[in-house]
Amino acid sequence: MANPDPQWNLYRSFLAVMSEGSLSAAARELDMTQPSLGRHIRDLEAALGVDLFTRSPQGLVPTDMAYALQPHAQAMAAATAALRRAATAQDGKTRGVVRITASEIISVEVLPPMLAAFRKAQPEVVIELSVSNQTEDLLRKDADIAIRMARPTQQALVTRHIGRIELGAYAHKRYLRSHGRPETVEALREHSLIGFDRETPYLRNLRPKDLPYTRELFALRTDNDLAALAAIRAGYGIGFCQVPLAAREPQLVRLLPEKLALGMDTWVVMHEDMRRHLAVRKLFDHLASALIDYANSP
Amino acid sequence: MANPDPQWNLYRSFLAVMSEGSLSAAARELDMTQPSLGRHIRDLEAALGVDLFTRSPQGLVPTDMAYALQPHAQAMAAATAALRRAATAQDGKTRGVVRITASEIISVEVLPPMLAAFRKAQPEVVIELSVSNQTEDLLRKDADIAIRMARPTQQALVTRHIGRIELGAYAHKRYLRSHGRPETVEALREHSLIGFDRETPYLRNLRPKDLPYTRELFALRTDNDLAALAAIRAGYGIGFCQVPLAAREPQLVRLLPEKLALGMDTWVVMHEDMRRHLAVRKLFDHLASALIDYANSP
DNA sequence: GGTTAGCCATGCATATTTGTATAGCAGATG
DNA sequence: CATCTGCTATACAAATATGCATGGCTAACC
Repeated sequence: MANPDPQWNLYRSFLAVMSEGSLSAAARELDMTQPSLGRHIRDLEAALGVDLFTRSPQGLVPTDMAYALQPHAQAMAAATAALRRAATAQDGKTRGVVRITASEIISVEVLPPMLAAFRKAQPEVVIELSVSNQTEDLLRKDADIAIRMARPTQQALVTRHIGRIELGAYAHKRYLRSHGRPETVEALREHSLIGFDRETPYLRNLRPKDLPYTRELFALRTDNDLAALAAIRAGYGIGFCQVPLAAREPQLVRLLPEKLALGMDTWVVMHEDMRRHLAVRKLFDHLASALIDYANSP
Repeated sequence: MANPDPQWNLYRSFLAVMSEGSLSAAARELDMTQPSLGRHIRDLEAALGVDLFTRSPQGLVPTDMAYALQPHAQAMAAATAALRRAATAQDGKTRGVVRITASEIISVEVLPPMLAAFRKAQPEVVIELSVSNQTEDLLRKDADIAIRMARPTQQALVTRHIGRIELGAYAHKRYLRSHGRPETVEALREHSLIGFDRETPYLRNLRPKDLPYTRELFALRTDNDLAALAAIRAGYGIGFCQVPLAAREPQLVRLLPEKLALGMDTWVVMHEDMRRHLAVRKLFDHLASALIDYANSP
């Protein structure tokens, strides 16, 4: 009869073999030896009653079952990381490790001064910043605090509404000097537009249906928001940019502000399991108020 | 220097001590001995650099830190359980263990025939039914499939919209014979109403603001939906009940159907990590179509 | 107040797990 | 074609974790 509850260590070994591709590499990763890992995998297969790998001289090849089980083991690993971060807290003191996730634009253009100010006030807090445009991190405890453009509905999450961050169409003065300034929406068709490469459902929801803003019209297509912003700054053409962000740069000019205006509703979110972590709570409050100022700044 | 990544087994021991309250009880639970558990806790405290328990002759008293870390360890445990369920799948065959969570009413009054039909068609599938009115189970992998009255927004979840399950006001014929039948909403005030004990945000959203449906008016107050339904059947008075459910019982009479009608939007949800589990997928499909039939049945 | 039942800590023998060393195999390289 | 490098599997010795027995403590109960 297969053991119904394998030692949790076996899952850690399994995950390492999945990520590293071989027993030997996993052994290096975990500071163990290849024979031990081999026995772990054998024991786990016996306990679960399942084949996880087919052995080969090049390494272990995961079976379909192994791929199916991997995300669960990853969830375990994320939980251990979250637990260890939580253990860095100290009651009464604002110290420890806090992990944030945010989009590229926010992480690069908006957060740095906010984090610097927090760090100055709380020099004992270490911040981990996970830059990712994917939104599914928080539930799996891949981060403690997230900045989101979608309303979170899960009860396990503590949320604060930032408001709408406005988006507008911008171009660099240099570009406008040589190409002229469009005075109507239709005139945009004659310009070098900067836009997305692949349209995501989120983007489709964001833009009004009547705008001439489709892939075919773009003279620069990229899904990397930082690259798009850099292209605007470089005078490549006209693209969308967060209004409070562009407001800092006098060289960027907003075009047709009445016609071309979008808004991204924004939230700061934290996992309720981290409510007792004083550093997380304080950074949450700090980010919320700083982002509210940012959203209303122009 | 504290070890940054304790053995995962230590977390399992920690969780057992938290739930059982003492090293000795945890040892019985895990089929180990008290000295081993004691050493595990000591090692974990050393690795995390944190005090987890204060020793006492009555057992171990968790520190605040231990309470803060517990939910993360529970998340790990939930992940192991999900992984083991996933390992019961077999490619090509519809077999294994599937865990469902649903509300009490759905679990007791609606699901049983659906599950029985599925079981008949798929005799190799074992079903675990977790009856709970809380909605936060699926993210933490406490279940594979959930039936929800709130729109799930997480990308990690696979969802299917069932539609609106209608709610109406009902009374037993016996009650109406002796107390008469209310012909206006206002007339309800003279009747024995059955309703909630404590109002939740969900309930507050559900009911229209103009209904005379507040705690003070109720002649039977309970938050247990099954007890409320049983009271309606017993002729205690008038209460809300799912229309397709009441339709099966000729003794129950709907009152003021135009005035008193609510709807609960309903979804079937499953975790994407379980997509490869054939039994989960099939049960998901089965429940979705059966529940759609149910919602539209009256 | 003695007795019982629960708990944790410690010393010591045992059992289990781990690491070391080695053999064998497949593929890349000169 | 010999050589080198990567990998896994196995036998055996060393290290480690476990269980057992015991002692000491508190609280409850007769």
